[in-house]
Parts: sequence; C-alpha cells; structure tokens
Amino acid sequence: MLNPLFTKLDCKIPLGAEERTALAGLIQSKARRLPARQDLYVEGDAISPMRIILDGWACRYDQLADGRRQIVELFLPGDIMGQDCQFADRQDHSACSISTLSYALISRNELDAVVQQFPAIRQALLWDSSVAAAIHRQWIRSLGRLSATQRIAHLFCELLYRSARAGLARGTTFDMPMGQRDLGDARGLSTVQVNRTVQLLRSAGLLEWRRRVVEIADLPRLTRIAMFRPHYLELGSTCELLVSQSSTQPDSTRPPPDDRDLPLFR
Amino acid sequence: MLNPLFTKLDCKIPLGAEERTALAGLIQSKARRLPARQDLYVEGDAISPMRIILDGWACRYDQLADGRRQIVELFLPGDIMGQDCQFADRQDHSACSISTLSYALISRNELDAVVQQFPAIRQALLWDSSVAAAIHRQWIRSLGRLSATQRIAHLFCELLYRSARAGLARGTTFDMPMGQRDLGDARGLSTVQVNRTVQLLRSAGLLEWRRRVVEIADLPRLTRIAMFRPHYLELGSTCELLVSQSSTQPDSTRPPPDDRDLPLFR
DNA sequence: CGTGCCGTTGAACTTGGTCAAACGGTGTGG
DNA sequence: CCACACCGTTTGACCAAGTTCAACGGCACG
Repeated sequence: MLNPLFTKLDCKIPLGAEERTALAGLIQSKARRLPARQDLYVEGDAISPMRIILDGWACRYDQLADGRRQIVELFLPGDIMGQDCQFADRQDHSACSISTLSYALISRNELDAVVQQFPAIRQALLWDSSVAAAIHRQWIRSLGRLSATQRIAHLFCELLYRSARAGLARGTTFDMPMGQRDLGDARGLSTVQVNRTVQLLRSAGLLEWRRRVVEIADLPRLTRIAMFRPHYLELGSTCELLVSQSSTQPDSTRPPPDDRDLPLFR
Repeated sequence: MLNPLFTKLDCKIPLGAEERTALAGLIQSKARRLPARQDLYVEGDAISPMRIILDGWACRYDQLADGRRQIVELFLPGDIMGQDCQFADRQDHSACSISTLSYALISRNELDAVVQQFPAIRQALLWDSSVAAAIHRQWIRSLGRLSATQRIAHLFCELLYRSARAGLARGTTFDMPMGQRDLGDARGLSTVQVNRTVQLLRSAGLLEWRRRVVEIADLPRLTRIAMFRPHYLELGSTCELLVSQSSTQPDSTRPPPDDRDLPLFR
C-alpha cells in the first residue's frame, strides 16, 4: 500500500527496513476510502491530521466567489497532504478527491515520536515538502509566463515524471483521473481552451489521452515545447530512462518537426 | 538587525532571550551587502547556504529563454532564503536583490546544532516555511484566476501585511523598492499593463505610490477588490489593527463606492 | 550635457474567455 | 430493450483582457 511513497523516497532518502516498518506502523488499519469529487475539508475548517495518499488522486483548491476555482496542488499516490498546515488553526483553502481515493490519516503525535527515533524519516519528509515547494514554483512560472499550450504540456510532463517516480507509470503511459475541467482549474484556463489545446497536442502527435490513460507519444518534443526541465523534481536515478529520453536530440534520419506552424510558443 | 525576524516570529512562536541569542549567534559579524539587481545565484549553481534578509528586498525568479522572467517568491527583511533547497544539488532557479540588500549567511551545520538545542527554533523555522507555502498557494490562485487589477491589488495587500508583520510598516504605509517591471514579473503581466493598472488604482483613490513608498489609502476597498483574506499569513495579534480596518464595512454616512465602473472584477 | 532607465501613452494585434449549442457515452427507469 | 437524462467533451461565433510595438518625457547619474 505504501509502495508509491517508498518508491518515491528511494530517489533521495532510501529508508531501511526498520524505518519502513515504523512508517507503515503509523497507518496500520486506518485506511479510508472516498468517492470522486468529495471534499476532504473546506476553507475555514479546523486543521485535520496529515494524510498519506494510498490510491487515487486528490487536490487542494481555492473556491472563488463567482464559482470558478483554482487547483493549487495535486496529490498522487505516495504524496503527503497537510505537512505544511500544522501551525494554522483554520484551513485557508479546500481539498477534494479527484478520483476514487484511498488514504490514511497520520496523527502528528505518533509521527513526532517516529521522527524522533528515526532521523532519516524526518529528512525524508523534509525532502518531500521541499520538492513540493519546487513544484509550486514551477506552477507559478507556468501560470505567469507560459501560453495555454505550454502550460498544459508542462503539467503532462510533470505528471508523467511524478507518476514514474512513484512507480505508477508504464513507460511513458500513466493514469490521469482528471477531466478537462480539472485540468483547466489547475492551469488557470477555461475548459474550452483546455479542450482545444489538448486536441492540438493530440493532432501534433505529442500525446494520446483516452479513458483516463495518457500516453506521451513524443516526450522530447513535449518537453521542449513546455520548456520542462525535470531537474526540479529531484528524480535521482529512478527515472533515468525517461530523462535521457526527454533530452534526446531529434532523430537525424528524418527532418526535425517544425513547431512553428503550431501556436505552441510564447 | 534581526528585529524583523523576531517581530515576525512573535506572531506565532515567540522566542525567549536565550533562543534569540542563539539565533543571533549564527550570524555574528557575517552580514553582507549587495547592490540592487545583482544575482545571488543563478540556475545551475551549486546550492548556497541559507540566508537571512536583514535589510532590503530580494526575490527568486525564473529566467525564460526569450528574456522574460517570472518572479516566484519575494523576500522582505526577516525572511529566510533557501530553507527548502537543502536537499537539491543544483539550484533550479535564480535569485537576485531587488533593492540594495543586506543579508547574513547561515551554515546548515551550525543551525542544526542550535535547532537540536532549542526545539522552539525548529518550530519557528517550520512555521515560517509553512507560511511561505501558503503564500505560494495564494500566488497560484492569483495568477490563475484573478484579473490584472486584482492581481496587483492582492500583491499590495500581501506586501502591506508582510511589512507590518515584520514591524516595517507605518500605519498603511510601507517601503516598496520594486519597480513596475518587477511588479509585472511577479504577477505575470507586461509592464504596460502594470502601469495602466497602477494608475487605475491610484485614480480610484485606493493607494498612492511615489518614490518607493506605498500608502494604501483605502484598505477595506482594496481588500475587497483583491478578494484578499489576510488569514493565510497567520498574523496572530500583531496586525489586528490592520485586519480590523480591512474588514470594516463601508462608511454608512456616504454612499458606498461603486466598483462596477472600474474594470476590477473578473 | 549626454545617456540610460523607468514610467507613461497610443494603436494595432493576439490570446484566451464567454456564450451557446450539439455530440456521445453511460446509467436509470419504464 | 429503448427512451431519457446527465455529464463531460467538442465546436463555432463573438468578445474582451492583456500583449506588443513604438514613441516620448522625466529624472538620476556619469
């Protein structure tokens, strides 16, 4: 159940058997399930315990008065929710499941004890939240300066690598339980624009996306279009295959694809 | 020198005299100065030690290939740079001074020792980075879903409160060493748009901004326009005066200002 | 006194948003 | 089994916010 978490942590702070057992002990027999599109908490609620995502996707979002919303963070299996909320007294945002969700609560007291005993676990959690911060910075860059096409492409890249790092990708294929509306809410775009953009990426042969499964068909080109640099995710050696693939120079046996006919830049 | 830091931390994790001395000891006689607009590091550099901002403003930014840039985080006096970079091996972004800057380096080893001895300091630093994460989320919301006017207004609100929390504001007046170009780079806008927007805010009587000094003339209205909720900054009781002011109902002796004639919403 | 940066203004242009309607799969009830 | 409703996706036409390009003014600085 915790494999995605362990696989991810192995990128940077590999844990020993003892430490894994200690971490797993925190969540024994406490797994919970939730249907898709259900709130975990809403703005103004008291702070809830931390959660580890076991299966499915979730997100933090901000609800605007006029009904629109902005997703500010995505959680995949192995991600930890609420690490950075321990000091607040009220939630300043909401959170909901994207797909059917399975997660475990973690009491802060128990975690403190474990962290005290196993410094590597503290390090691992700190590392995880520092990567989360790096992702936040990339989202800001993406929303602030990239075109709709680049924003969407960038998110697909991010999600492929995050899935791969959690051991959830098959080659360049991964599960994508978000709909186009969610995608727009994450990238600050309307669903109409998301739809047109996705079709553009599809027709350009960059990716396929059917029935909640995405296959990145041309990772090097998608990476280039999105100006995506996987470095910030600190993948370690886990995804070397993907990284080397994404930086592959265009095949010299055929002419490089001309991106200029597509509204991909700026 | 460390007053902005202590004033800020007093909002949530007040430190005793011993702890303050220990923190101050980390930076003794190591203060450094830098002119405005100088890089502290650039993308690809090795990770540098953490820094405490003593005076002036700095930022993290992302440089795009075509010359545009996106500021992803602002640092005011009392802010700590680089807490979340300790695990990476290379910087995934750049950082530069905005105004003339005075800062101190902090070696991680020394800090670890101090944190070991004074758990409250660890808590204080964790709290600080959790507020930084909340600010990141608000930036994402702002860039994703707010209009140019709202984005700028929101940033002015944020900066007023952050200045106040560090003991650097005088009423609703604070120093703003950024230029309009920087403001655009922080909000994902062109300088032309920033200029027009600032003039709009000025002519609506919401703020004044001359010679690097901003005075928020109508905080309640600016707050409303920006949909700004100060809660996420976890101000504690430090800025109660400001907070109560910002939520003041419009003066009933005169008609409420009509925002509809201004392109402020959406 | 020139030079350069920053702020300001105008005009043409582009991207993406809004509105509205049609399409297609899926689950439900008759 | 079919009719229907519902939800997410798709498409078109129009609109608006913000960008780009270009030029000009003021102020600081060498």
